[in-house]
Amino acid sequence: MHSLLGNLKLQIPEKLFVKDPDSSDLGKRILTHSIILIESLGFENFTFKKLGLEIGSPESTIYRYFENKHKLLLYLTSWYWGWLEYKVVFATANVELAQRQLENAICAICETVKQDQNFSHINEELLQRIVISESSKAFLTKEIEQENKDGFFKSYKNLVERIVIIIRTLNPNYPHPKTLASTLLETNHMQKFFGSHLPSITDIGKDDEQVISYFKTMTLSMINYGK
Amino acid sequence: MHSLLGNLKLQIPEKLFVKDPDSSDLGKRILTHSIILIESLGFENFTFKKLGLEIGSPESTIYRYFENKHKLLLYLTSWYWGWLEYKVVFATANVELAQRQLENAICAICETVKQDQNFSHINEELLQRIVISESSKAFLTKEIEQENKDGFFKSYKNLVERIVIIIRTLNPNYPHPKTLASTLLETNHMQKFFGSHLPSITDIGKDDEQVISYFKTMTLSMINYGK
DNA sequence: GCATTTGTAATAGTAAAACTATTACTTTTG
DNA sequence: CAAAAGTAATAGTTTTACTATTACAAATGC
Repeated sequence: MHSLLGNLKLQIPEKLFVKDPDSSDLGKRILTHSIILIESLGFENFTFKKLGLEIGSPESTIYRYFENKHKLLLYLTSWYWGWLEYKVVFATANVELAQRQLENAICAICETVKQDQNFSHINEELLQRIVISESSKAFLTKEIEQENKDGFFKSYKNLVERIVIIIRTLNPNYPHPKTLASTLLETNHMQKFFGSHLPSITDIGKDDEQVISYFKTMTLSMINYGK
Repeated sequence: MHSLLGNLKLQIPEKLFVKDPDSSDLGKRILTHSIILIESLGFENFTFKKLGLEIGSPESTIYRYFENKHKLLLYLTSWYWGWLEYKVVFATANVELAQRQLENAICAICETVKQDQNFSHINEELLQRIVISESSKAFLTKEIEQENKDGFFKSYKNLVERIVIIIRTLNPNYPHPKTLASTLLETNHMQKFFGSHLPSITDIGKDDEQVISYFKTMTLSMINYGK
């Protein structure tokens, strides 16, 4: 995808930040370097102190933008899901055949990211690795119900809804479109993680084509099963 | 399942503990109460200090059994996967038809646990809830490669292998048996978690029958697709 | 039978992480 | 150009995760 859309800005739930990091240079530096640091250290080992050191500011400054590192992770994952929804919309626009739409959506979801020039301070390639390894930690908490009420998972739910619409077009009687859509998103990441770190429990290697063909078979065989 | 098997002891990777918690009363109390506490507080809020308070021992005593809370979580999840493998083996024993074996395995995997009397100091019902909400945190770390070498994920891999064998019996040419098996295990938990906490992204409610029928359709339609 | 070793647990720490209060400086705006 | 608002640095506190040391009890050896 080229930078046709210029300065596109993604909508992120307001309560996720104290001050919008997209509104200042320092905020953008925080985003850029938090992605680099979380990807390299892992979320557990990542601290605001280390981030402050990286950008040459004290940790207290980072607290001006994000209440804690959990909300920063929620911000980054929300950004990713919003960006992926935009990719899916783009990949399915002007496509007549619903089956073709689904195939294109699967490709958009599963393809390993290369730098997207539309958002220059966000490295989407690194961000995708973070989402694969860390995003589930953002919702597997005791606070999920409250955070859901606060709209923290809106981006994810929007993306699921997009895929559900395509599935419903293909077969309005298929009973589990939401389960299939959320499974698609989660399984894609999980299998990529296993492929990289626990290869003995997956058949999928580093190549995107394998996951894509697995999901095309899965979705189509399930949606049309007993139709 | 009744207590036909008496004092069955599950094999847990040795390096996961400093002293075998199954070898003393105190060790068993640590297991019992860590399950209760992790389930009620969530893994992030769980500390050895709180556990010590619960069992009336100082936290240092718990370090005699487990190096840190991460290894305790790995111990508990290993125990769970070992126990589930034993349930799967039990459910598929003496079943002739491979398709029937797979169906029984799916039921054993997906059914919500009620207390199993074979292991009196472990509350399997609570432990299953822990595995649903917390188990992925045990492998989504930067240390996964080393921990895999140390055998920490042996129980999980054994269980995947059991399911793979059944799938291969059904269709030796199916190209993704491992992916299907690990997806089955992970998706089961994920969909149950979504059903409880983010119901808008799943069609599955609190009833086990729905997940079970989803998986039976999924596995059978995929395994036989284009056969 | 008593000394030695081994097992077990309590006290009292340390280091780092997570987060906050206060102050100072800088920019905006009425 | 003064008041208000925005921004960042210093210097904290509290909590968590983990450790070193000591004390006591049980088992073992000669």
